[in-house]
Amino acid sequence: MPGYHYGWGAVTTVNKILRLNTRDKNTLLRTSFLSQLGPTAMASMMEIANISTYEARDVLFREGEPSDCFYSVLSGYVRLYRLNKDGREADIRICGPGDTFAECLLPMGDKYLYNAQAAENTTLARFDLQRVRALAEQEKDIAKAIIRCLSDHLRTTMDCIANDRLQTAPQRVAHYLLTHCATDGGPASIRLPFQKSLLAGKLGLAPEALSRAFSSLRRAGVTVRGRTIQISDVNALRQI
Amino acid sequence: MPGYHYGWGAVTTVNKILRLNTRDKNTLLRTSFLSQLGPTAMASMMEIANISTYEARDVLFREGEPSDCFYSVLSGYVRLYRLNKDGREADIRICGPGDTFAECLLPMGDKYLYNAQAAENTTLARFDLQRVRALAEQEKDIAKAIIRCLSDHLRTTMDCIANDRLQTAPQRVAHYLLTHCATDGGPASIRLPFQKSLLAGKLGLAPEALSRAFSSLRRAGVTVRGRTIQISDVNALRQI
DNA sequence: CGGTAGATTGAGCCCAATCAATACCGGTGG
DNA sequence: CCACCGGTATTGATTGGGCTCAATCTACCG
Repeated sequence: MPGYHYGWGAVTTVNKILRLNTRDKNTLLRTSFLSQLGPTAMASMMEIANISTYEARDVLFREGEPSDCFYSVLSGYVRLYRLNKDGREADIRICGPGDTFAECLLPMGDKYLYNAQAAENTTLARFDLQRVRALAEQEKDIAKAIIRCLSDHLRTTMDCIANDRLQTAPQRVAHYLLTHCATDGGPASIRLPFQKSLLAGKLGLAPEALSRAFSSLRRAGVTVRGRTIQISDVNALRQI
Repeated sequence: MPGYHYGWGAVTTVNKILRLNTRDKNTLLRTSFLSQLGPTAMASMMEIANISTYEARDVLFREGEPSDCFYSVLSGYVRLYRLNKDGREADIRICGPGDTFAECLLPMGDKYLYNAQAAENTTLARFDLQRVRALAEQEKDIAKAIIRCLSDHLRTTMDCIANDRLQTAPQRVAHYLLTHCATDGGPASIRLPFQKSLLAGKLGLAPEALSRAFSSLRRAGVTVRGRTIQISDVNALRQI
């Protein structure tokens, strides 16, 4: 019954439109991945995007599970982490709006490599790996966006290793603050986009260590009240 | 003097042929990057490959220097590392035969992101970034190889973060041994391909810490004599 | 047989993890 | 508006892992 199928197609299209609202769409095209695409490639990706929402602490997938999608964050934050055999967990990456994750499964790989959990209420775009692989074969744009995305990602991950191995807790925090404040001199103010415990994990610290790092930065002119952080002198902070 | 220039060109061509000998060529096509290419793409890459050799401790490039090439290791080992402002250095990656590095500059970037130093006598293939960018535009194969290479690289780098954050020194060493011995049970023997100090850096440890880790693994049936390591029971080692 | 670089061992220290207790904040419902 | 509650953050005390420095030991090479 072709008419039936046609109707079905129409219904799913309607669903998609309902779920992929204008707001989501706008966020999506500012994503690190999609923002690089030309109009036709962009349309193809929009076409196969699947929006889904998660509540805080929802687990998206676990390490070792069969993988079918990669993701872009539209709003909220996602924690990527691994467990050791004692059950202790360590964050590998924190993904916020615009970030893409699990895209390293694109060339190959049928299992997720880490656990992923929503750190708060979160909306994501999901892209079927198979279909994107197929698109990348046709659209040079998409292959290029993948390259760009992987490369950016690799850089930040190598930076992370270097920071872990070279810097103390206060230095890591100072570095985070410096890379997240607009001004490049004088006083500045930052509002953390997420809980401190999440920042701690991102920096490879226990929450207590982050607290102590903040309080040790007080002498460098850093004042913390809730999620807002005042820096009296950005240049002074660079000396840490 | 055109004749003079021509003569010069001829000399460098001869040099190239001399330097890209059959042995190098064979190693090159087993490289993680080139091994994935079809015959025409392979030929193009061979065409622009530039072989160069370095002695132990030679610095290939420094962080922040203008970048023109990425590299594949044919023989020997290269240390990629960063410095903190006190001059202390931390390894980000150790590259051995078949490994490719600085390839994350391909989509974009005109400065090297870390220091690179030959850890021993080393021969490398160098590829001009501009020319490979151009090739990637034409040959889909090359774009795919880049994607694959970046993806592999990203995986191992994320693994590295997880290991750094989750595992103690003896666990890291045990993990290294387990991933580098062929057998999956019973006794095994490994020969380190490089100095212990290099392994220490690779695992994010000071050389002394590696020593202590080895000696703490004695009770797990690990015997170290020079570069050869005996493991009495691989399964026992997994319990660490 | 020295010489030299690498590897090991010991002692002391420092940073950050852990555990436990308290303080704080942001919501919710009276 | 206030009181209360649960989750978050801070602070203190302690532990432990790994770094540093220094001394010794080993292996390799001329």
